[in-house]
Amino acid sequence: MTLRLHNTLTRQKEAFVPLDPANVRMYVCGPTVYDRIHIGNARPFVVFDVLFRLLRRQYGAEHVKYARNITDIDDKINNRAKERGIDIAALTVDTTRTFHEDVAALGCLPPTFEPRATGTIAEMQEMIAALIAKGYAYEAQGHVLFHVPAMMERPPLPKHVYGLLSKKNRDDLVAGARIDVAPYKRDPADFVLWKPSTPDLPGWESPWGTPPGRGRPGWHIECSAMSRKHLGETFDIHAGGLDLIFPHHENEIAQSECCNGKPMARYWMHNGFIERGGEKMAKSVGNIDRVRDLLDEFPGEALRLMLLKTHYRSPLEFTKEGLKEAKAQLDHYYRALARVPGVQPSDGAVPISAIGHLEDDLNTPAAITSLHHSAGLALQENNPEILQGAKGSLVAIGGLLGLLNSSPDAWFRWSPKTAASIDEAKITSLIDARLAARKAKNFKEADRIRDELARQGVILEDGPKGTTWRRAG
RNA sequence: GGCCCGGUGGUCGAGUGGUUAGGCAGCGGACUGCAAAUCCGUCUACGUCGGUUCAAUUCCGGCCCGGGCCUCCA
Repeated sequence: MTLRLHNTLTRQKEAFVPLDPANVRMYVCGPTVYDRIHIGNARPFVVFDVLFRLLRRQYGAEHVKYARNITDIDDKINNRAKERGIDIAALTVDTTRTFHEDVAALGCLPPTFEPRATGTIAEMQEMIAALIAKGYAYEAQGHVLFHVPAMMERPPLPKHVYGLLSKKNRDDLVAGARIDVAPYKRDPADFVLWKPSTPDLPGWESPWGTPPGRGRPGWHIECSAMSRKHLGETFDIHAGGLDLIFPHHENEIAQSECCNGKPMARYWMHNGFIERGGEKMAKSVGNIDRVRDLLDEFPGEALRLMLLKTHYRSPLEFTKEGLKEAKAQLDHYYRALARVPGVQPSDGAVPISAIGHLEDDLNTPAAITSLHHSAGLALQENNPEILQGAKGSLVAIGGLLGLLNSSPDAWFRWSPKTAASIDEAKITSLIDARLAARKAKNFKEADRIRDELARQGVILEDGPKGTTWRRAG
């Protein structure tokens, strides 16, 4: 079976064939670093991390180039810094650091390239100048704007008119426009490539404006410049959230293709929203849950599994119940792992069925079924060889999904930040006391101790090899 | 208004033109001093109205409902 991916350009699953048969290049739109990410923001980073892992497995780790940008120049950043009375650079550096913490906790591998917008200004200016030279952009009142009608009249490639990705035509957009059109726009659909900057805002010397002066880039041009710099004029996969299809990705295509005269990306992938209360999770709606806050209550792997239990293109209703379920499911898997010590990920093969499911447009929910199957086998089987194989499979699928990276011991000793903490020495001594009571058939006392530990978030399990304990999630 | 995407059993959630998804919860049982964990059994659905077909939850069309984009947004 070969990899098939849903392409937003055609709204169909297509066989994935990279431009260069031996090397794959993918780009995922990264965060604008003005605030910590919420679980909805995290979804694309996790699902496309699974794609990254799958591609690395198939093409070899060194043959997959993955770029994920950091947008560190933006009006939201400027406003937030002003509100908080802090330096813009301090805000972006700090938010970038916490972003890295959050995605690492979610088990995401670092991308090959992580360009910052402020480190790519020269490349943006170069593209803007080329667009002006080719007649696709114009200067007005210190701004440089992309002229949508120019692309309609002179498509850079056959049929590559504006609206290719979002299936919107210019007239629909103008008719449905909900905001006032800036007076300097020649056409209501035109969008900003470069805008003037005031002395109190970040800016870079530019040839534009009368007289020429400091300015800063529009949002869309960043990704066009960063992807071209690291992945080339045409690359394989461009991914992000559903809400980026329009205008962001549509505009990226317009800029990049008019500038380069080549297709930008061959496969466009978009993940569905996380919802809360039946509505899209968004800062503007006010129904967000920050990753940082959730990590106080649940291990990162539980968040990751929760995200992967739903297919990436479907909407996902976020609930704490769902997270608890994911945590309990992982408890089950770690129990299976605990039965066979010393098995390495390389000892097992990923079951063919799990690969097949992932190759079918990242069907993670179906792949997780294999995880459950292997765990069940590992828990029941007594034949050492089958047992090893089952555990090997479990770890191998887990590795592909970015799960089961912990040791069972560490996993079961994890406790929420909010929980009362009782130290391990105390736990052990109470278990010994209970054991003595049980030996003396004083079950009332034994149960009292067990209840006491339960109140402190410690659950006991009496087994043939003695009593073990774990912290309740 | 235009354009997209969905509606699956108590719940979450895959998938398929004719054969069991799976998980969780529930119920019954085994195990246990009692639990916990584990195991066995059990619960059978595809919004609605038509059409195509020998056969549709699966394909086509209408309708209803929900979500999204058209403005910043993962």
